[in-house]
Amino acid sequence: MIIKIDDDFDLKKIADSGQCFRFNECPALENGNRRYSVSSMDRHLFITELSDNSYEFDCSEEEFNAYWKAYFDLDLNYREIRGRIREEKDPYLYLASEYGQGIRILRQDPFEMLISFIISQRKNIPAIKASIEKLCALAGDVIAEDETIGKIYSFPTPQKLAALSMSELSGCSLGYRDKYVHQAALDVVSGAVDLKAFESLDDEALMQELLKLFGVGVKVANCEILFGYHRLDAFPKDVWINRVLESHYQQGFPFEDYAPYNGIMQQYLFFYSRSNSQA
DNA sequence: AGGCAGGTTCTTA
DNA sequence: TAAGAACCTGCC
Repeated sequence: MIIKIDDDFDLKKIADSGQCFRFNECPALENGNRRYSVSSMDRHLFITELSDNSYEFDCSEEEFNAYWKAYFDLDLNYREIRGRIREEKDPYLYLASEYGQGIRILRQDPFEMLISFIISQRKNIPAIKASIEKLCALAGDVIAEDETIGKIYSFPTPQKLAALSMSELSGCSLGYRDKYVHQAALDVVSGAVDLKAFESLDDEALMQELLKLFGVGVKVANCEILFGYHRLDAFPKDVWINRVLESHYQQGFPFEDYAPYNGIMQQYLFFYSRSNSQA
């Protein structure tokens, strides 16, 4: 189906924003339009950018309304939230938000996010993607196939992941994180960790539960809260954000100005700081 | 070649 | 309770 999206919506920036690891730009099409491959749990979607803020979603209207609309958080007005940033009061965030216009916080699956961010520690984004790709090929099912990018696999279910041997996990370049991934999968399968039930917890209680998991510290827990549970006020602090806070917010970041959307501001700051130093 | 990358755990005082 | 070392792996 083809849909016009007037709110902030930039697939390239979302793909590069570091919140998702199975969202990639495809090789260029003959007509020059950009095309993206998006995978989430056992679903897959191609999106082609057309002109005039229009997009072709390679799915039925039913599936779009049932899943992808919420996945892209299309019921929330990001332009309005971005508009709350005052240039006079917070010039650095203003700059970052102009640069990151189009970023949205996706509604992703708690289990996929938990495993993904456990893997992410002390890894760069290409390495994270490579590990997750191997994991999906090993324990996922084929959910799509494409001439240009080959087979696309689902994210492993907790059961499939828990069934992998340590040597199979090691083959996914997890390094010392293999035991964390294994234990997290076991905990979810056994019911010791009930990710669904965690939805009813408040932010603080959710944090405390996540910190009980082996291999999950404050940063990974915050990523899970923001990206896995879509609690938009969570503010993960990684090395990039810490550099920004040190150099531009020595008096502290004004969380009270942006609640309950500090997580969106975090994404602008993260995306801006990374693109600056990568150039 | 040695350091570092979206941190966390383990050890030590 | 808090700082410091160790940790897999891949890539400059």
